Amino acid sequence: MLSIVASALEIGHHGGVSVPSAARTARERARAELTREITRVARRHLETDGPNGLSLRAVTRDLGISSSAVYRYFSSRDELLTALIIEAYDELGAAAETADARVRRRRDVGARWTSICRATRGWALEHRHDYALLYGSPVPGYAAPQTTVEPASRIPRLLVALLHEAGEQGRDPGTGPAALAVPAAVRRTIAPAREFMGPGLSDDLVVRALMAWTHLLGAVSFELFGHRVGSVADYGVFFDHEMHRVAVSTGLVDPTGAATGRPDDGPTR
Amino acid sequence: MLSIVASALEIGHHGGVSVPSAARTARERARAELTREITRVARRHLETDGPNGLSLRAVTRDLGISSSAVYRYFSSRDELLTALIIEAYDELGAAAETADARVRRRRDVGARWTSICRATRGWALEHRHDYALLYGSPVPGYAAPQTTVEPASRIPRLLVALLHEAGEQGRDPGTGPAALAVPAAVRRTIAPAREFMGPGLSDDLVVRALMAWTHLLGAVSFELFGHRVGSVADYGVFFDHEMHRVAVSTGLVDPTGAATGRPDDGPTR
DNA sequence: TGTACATCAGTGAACGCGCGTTCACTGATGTAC
DNA sequence: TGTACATCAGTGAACGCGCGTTCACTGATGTAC
Repeated sequence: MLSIVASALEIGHHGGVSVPSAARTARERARAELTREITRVARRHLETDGPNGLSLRAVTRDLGISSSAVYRYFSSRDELLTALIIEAYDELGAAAETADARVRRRRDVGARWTSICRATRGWALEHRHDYALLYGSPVPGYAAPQTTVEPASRIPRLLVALLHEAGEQGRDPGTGPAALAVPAAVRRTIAPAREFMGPGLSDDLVVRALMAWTHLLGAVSFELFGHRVGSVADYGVFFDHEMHRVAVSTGLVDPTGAATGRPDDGPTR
Repeated sequence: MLSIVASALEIGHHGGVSVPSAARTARERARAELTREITRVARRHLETDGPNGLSLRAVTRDLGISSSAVYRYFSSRDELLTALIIEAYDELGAAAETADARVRRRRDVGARWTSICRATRGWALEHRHDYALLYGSPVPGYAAPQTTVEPASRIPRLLVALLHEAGEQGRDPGTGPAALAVPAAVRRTIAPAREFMGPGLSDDLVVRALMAWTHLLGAVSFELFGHRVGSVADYGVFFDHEMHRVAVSTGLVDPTGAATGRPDDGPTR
């Protein structure tokens, strides 16, 4: 009955010497596999029913196990949801990191930004419901635990790297002639962000970075949630242009877009 | 049993002469009242259970009527959902329109933009779940009918008015020295938006306007859905500053913010 | 104004269905000696 | 290597609950003459 697709699994070495490997590994492997099977099926169910409609019983039915068996793996529905969220954040983060890493010219922050944006949108389009779980409406009655914070910050961390690279290249708009004033109250309120981003960035750039991050996900959400239906024909074309402009106003790219970071160096959709 | 709060109700005159007013109105009034009661209670339920968890039976229980009675008013759960969506769009739109109308100096597009943004955020904060229904994750299995389109465009229409006012004041950035190029492919893809906005605006401004709209809702969603938790301390302060910057880059306000549209002329939260 | 008929609102029982979680249990896997 | 025991995975019945929608019905409201 168990429709487990036996797939290669890298179980860690647990770091110790005294691990009775062979034997334990058999049981543990089965456990890890079924755990993955459960989240896999659960994510599929997310697509048709949304997070609220996610039913443990339906998942177990698909897997051919009894409804009570899930409780060996997840102590409650909420815990399963948390696992799905973390998995999705990690996948999205990995997609963005890979996209960034693929850009050869590391100093070309514009190209890296473009690559990250496209990877984000691309993953979101391919995993609409996982994306909605992360950036859509909060699930009623569910509060994401602290464990989701770290995986959620993978893309932001990438962006911080770009900001510092840009800063080192003298591209911090806050230090240039087009700098925008940051009132004291605003400076105070962005203190947590500044903390996260590390020293060396102007207040102006911190604000611009927060806005870039907001705009990136705002644009993806807008498209996915259907709010661009009557106003834009080709979402991909518009997104690329839009993100190019965001890059310009964040100082990652020259307004002319001359040599770097132009959004026309790759497939659009 | 019926816990109907008898509230004043303006039923239209139906336009004709031959309306047997007095009699029909009694029945119709009751109908209109209970209809409103149902949506009112349904919206309250939205707060605790979300759109998927919205239960017709629970609503009727609260109203003290039998579960089958709703079907005299809404032919299905989806139809009730549609009513809620339209109601919410209309409320939000009205809030923004009122906020706009309250600005005395009509030529001060910056002030009007600020006012509209604050009204949008304010309404969203007061009606988090209605907001999520409009701009959060799509409801699985539900497709919003055409009837929601018109009420959804009330704020966009306000913004279009601002754009034209700004254009007439010679504030269209697309016609100035800081104009950004709009590639042909992008120009083509924004045709529907251009259609909606009417003639007289540069391509550059159309793009900026779409981005402003995206950013406005992106910022509100980000805050409401918890994605600013670790990065910004006072959401209202940051939002005001952020929207000021959006206004600047849309040409609604001078970078200096000298005379107009500064976000510090009203309560912040 | 008064009566006969038509319309409509609301009822309550029923259909067929699904859910999360608990619990005592069987049988397989793993461990210590 | 072989046996006795401990751990763990999975079962199936049960608890108590909720859902959307249909349908034949009663009784009130509205209409035409």
